[in-house]
Amino acid sequence: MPRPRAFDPDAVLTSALDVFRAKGYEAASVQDLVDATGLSRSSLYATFGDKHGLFLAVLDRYATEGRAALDDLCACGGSPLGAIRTYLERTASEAADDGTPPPGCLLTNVAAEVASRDPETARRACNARLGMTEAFDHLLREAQDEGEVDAARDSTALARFLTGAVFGLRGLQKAGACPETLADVIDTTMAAVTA
Amino acid sequence: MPRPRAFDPDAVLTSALDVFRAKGYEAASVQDLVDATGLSRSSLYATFGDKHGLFLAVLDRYATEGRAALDDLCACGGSPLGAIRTYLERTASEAADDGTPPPGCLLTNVAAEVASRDPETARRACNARLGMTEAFDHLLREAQDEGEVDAARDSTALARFLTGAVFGLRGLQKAGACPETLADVIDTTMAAVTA
DNA sequence: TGCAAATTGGAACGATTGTTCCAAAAAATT
DNA sequence: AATTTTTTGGAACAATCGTTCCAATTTGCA
Repeated sequence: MPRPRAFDPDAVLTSALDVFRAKGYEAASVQDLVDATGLSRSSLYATFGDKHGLFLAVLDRYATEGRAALDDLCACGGSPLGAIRTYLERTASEAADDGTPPPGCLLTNVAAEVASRDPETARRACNARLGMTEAFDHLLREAQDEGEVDAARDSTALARFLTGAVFGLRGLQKAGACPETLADVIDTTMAAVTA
Repeated sequence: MPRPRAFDPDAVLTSALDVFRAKGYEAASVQDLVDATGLSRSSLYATFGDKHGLFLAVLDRYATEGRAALDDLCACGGSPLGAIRTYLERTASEAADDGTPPPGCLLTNVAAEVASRDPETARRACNARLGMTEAFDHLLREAQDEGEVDAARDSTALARFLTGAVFGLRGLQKAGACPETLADVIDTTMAAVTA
């Protein structure tokens, strides 16, 4: 009976993600979002409530995709330690595509900007961090089973350490670190886990 | 001959720092800055040019103080490795004062928000990172001289690793990590350097 | 004490912010 | 084909944004 929407909600979230990643939350105006997504103000507000609602929707989808990517890496079947290194290298290599600095991780960028004021955002950032630590812990236990990591070590502590390393890589990227610097950090981090 | 200023520029920067740290750059309105610093719009614009100029002035003083604190730690005389641990613990303990989340590092917070658009900010963030790595490298060489760290290891790579660890701790804090998590990260990080 | 110079407070600026509202357009069902 | 329901485009909203300007005030020097 009703007239169907003329837009793909998923594509809208993707476009909005680009805007929020590139400009942050405050600096991203509704006009920017309208231009990027292609849909009108009316549809945007009718679908997501307001700017904050759209932002949370974008954040949720980003977190879901990020967690899925991590789980895929877990289920890849190869060496658990190799999967971890691959994830770190993938995190670091977001910069190398061209000269321009990478947009970075939405959760990291925005956690620093709005999480202190917005409990909803803070909760999502916290969950994303816990999910990452959980995934690392899973991989580390597998690595211990296969003898890649000393079974006597605390996998939880190591998982937290690796989660911190991911945040560290992102922070270094934002501060203009060169690929060699990131490679040094990854090598030292992996050596710390392997040893 | 001229009428002297009725305010202390240094105190103004301190007040403005609190605002920028708590709200970020975009969300900090000039009205917020006027309220916090106590001086009028006229004086603010006459002294710093505009909001961006005030921000850069705040950023410069923050970077200078941060570097000085790091150098003090270098010159403290005790164990170099102990100084590094102290610095990491000090970074992590900013949260534990009360229940409220800490304002965090201005350079980290703001690098993610405005550095991608503002070359001036990006340059300052990059310099702060390099300065920190330099200080760590200095401490690590001392540690190698005193036998605390294996002399065969690359001090530059380790210094980059430690700088990443600092960013990691700040990122974890922003994402709501508990003190135990931060302690695990610090312990693992120090073990990685010592080994 | 009076002149000069600079700071100060506060009103006012246009532009842009996020949001709301309404009429026109379009599709599915009867 | 008519009706109903929903989306859509775009005008309009008040509020706030960063910034500018001017008049009044306050100081130091002659």
